[in-house]
Amino acid sequence: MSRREEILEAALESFDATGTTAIEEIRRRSGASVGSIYHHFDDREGIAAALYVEILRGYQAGIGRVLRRSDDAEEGVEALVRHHLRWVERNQLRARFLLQSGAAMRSAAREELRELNRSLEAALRGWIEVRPAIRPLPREAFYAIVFGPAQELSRAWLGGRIQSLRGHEDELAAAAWRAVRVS
Amino acid sequence: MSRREEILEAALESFDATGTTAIEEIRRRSGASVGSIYHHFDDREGIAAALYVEILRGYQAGIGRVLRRSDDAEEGVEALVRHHLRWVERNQLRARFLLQSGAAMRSAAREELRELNRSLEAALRGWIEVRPAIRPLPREAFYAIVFGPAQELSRAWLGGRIQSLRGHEDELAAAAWRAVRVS
Amino acid sequence: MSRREEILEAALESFDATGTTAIEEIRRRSGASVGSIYHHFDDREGIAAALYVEILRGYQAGIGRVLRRSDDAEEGVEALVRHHLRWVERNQLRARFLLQSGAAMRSAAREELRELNRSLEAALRGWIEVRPAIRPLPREAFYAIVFGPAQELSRAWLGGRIQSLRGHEDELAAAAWRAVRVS
Amino acid sequence: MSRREEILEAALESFDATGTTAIEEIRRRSGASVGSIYHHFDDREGIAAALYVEILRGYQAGIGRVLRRSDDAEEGVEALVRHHLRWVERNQLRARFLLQSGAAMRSAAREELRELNRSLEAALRGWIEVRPAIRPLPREAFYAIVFGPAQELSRAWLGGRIQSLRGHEDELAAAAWRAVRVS
DNA sequence: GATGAATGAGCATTCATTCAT
DNA sequence: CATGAATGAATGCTCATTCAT
Repeated sequence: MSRREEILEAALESFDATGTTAIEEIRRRSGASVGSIYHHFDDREGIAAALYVEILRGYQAGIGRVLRRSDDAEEGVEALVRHHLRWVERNQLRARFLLQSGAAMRSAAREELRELNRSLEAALRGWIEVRPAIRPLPREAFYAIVFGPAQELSRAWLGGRIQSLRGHEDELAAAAWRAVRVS
Repeated sequence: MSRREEILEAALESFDATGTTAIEEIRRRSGASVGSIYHHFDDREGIAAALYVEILRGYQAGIGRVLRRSDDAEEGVEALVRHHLRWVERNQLRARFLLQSGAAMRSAAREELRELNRSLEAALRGWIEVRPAIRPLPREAFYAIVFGPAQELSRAWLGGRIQSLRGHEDELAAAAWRAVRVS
Repeated sequence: MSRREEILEAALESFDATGTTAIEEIRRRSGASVGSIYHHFDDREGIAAALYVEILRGYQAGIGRVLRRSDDAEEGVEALVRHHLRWVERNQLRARFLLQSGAAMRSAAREELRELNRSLEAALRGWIEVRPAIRPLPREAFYAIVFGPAQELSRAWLGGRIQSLRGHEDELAAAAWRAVRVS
Repeated sequence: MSRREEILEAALESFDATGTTAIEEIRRRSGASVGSIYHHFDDREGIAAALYVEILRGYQAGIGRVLRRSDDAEEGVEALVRHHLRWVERNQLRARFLLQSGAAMRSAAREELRELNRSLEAALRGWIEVRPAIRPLPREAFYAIVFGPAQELSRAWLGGRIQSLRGHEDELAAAAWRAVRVS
């Protein structure tokens, strides 16, 4: 693992443990000196932005794979929901960072994030458009209806308010399909 | 407005403007001295906790009213979703505070929050149980399915990523009903 | 117990528990309001000064009684040492206050303290002068030689560094007499 | 002088001048920035603890030298008393710090202090044991009897209550010997 | 006599960032 | 590439004291 990666990893752990990414904390956890950290990143926000982008890229890559591998509309919608829940469960720290540092982020790395989101949205739209079994909905509404419940449940799980995520996979997947299918 | 209320109001504005509730900022906005602030609240977290509780209480009171006034299952579920979106739109500052400071909060005022949530959950469960048109679902799943999409859309709206909330009322309300009705 | 006494008592407990006499702490322990405390005393230092004077007066009264009741030189010197140790043991909180807040005190109540010390010194000098079995020593030296060991042991006991005070009574009393007797 | 030493020196002067070791005062006197101070020490208490340990080490080293160079029992006991008084007179600031911040200290650096005291006690005990001219006394009593008077006089001198320390050297030294010698 | 809200100076501490080596 | 000393603004909080009721 390169120094840069060690620092990002330490930032992630730091966020999980303390709720912030303080340089001093990152230093302690990564073993890198303060100077070294600043050699690899512009500033504190730069670390968070790089981490955010890296995590989001990984998450979205998974979504992309799901879309490409799903032919049937119902199967695909349900797979999206399941993938979300499984990803959160398998990437607890990353999920926490993504869900909880979202608002603060949008200033740095704005362009890179925009680009990432644009390409995912395009893929999603393309996949939906050619599947008439899916009710025509504005993009934002479709996104909220399909991912909102899983997202909400993920927050509850990350916050320790519920015990199991996988236990609700079936219900949420089925509900998402009922909500967006035609008829 | 009492000093205590002025301080809470200032904290809310401060959070909206700066993303945090810094004492100095609250002091400036409320006109109260530092000492006075600490006379009314234990510490910074105590202010946030009191504000959180007050806002949540108001939000949940609205939910309670919706339940009491809704007889028909479909009407009720849709009203819950509509109420959520309208409340967020009409209480933009309060909504932002509720949605963005949630994770940090759960340490202070824990007991009071637990109590609030317990009583709302009871009301919600009671309302659902006697309406067989609603699919039997675990409480957490039901909550996530009905409110998740509205919540996700609210976050997007508060973050400036979408322009209109009300414009999606009909779609989200209908989708929620499709997702939880028996049929 | 009058309000004034309750406040002094609370100040003593506060000093014992926290090492200082903070108004807020005194308020909590005494049940008196801040305003009431300031009604009875000029300021924070005034409370400490009044307490110091009251405690010192009690301690010195005991010394005076010992002198008056001791005829024999040896008996008297030993009784002084024993009285010191017993007083500390029976008045742990008061002793702690006397020994640990001494330096800070001398500004307030200066005159009253001077007077108290003057009259005790006079009594002590008078008692010594007419007892030729006691070696002629400068007042300060006599005082240090007789009370110094007991004082040092008291500090150690109050600080938790030794377990028993009474256990050393005989040794310290005898040592004091050997140190100041003629021949 | 290293930054660390400058800070300790400034803390000592600060304590002498104001009775406390306020960071702002240390900053002013040392020329170091706040950040630099906290770079070298954990917190305010850490500075005081380091200073206390350093001073105590110096004082005890002197006691150790006296023991090693004293063969005769009487000479040795008297030399201990004289050394104490001279050390206080020559190290006025350090003595004031040692005598007046003692109680507050024992929380930090506890282990280091314990070790220091242990080794001095061992040396003292060893020296006494092989000198039958010295009365067998419990360690605490011996310590209080020999050093107590000098300590008490030192406090009086540091507090400005008496003019001269050296003027009492002979009397206190002789009194200590009378108090602990066998016969 | 009593109450408690209000004040504001003062204090310890944190933290992002710079820079000489 | 790496190190760690140094900086100083910012921040949460304490505390003695005042004063209107």
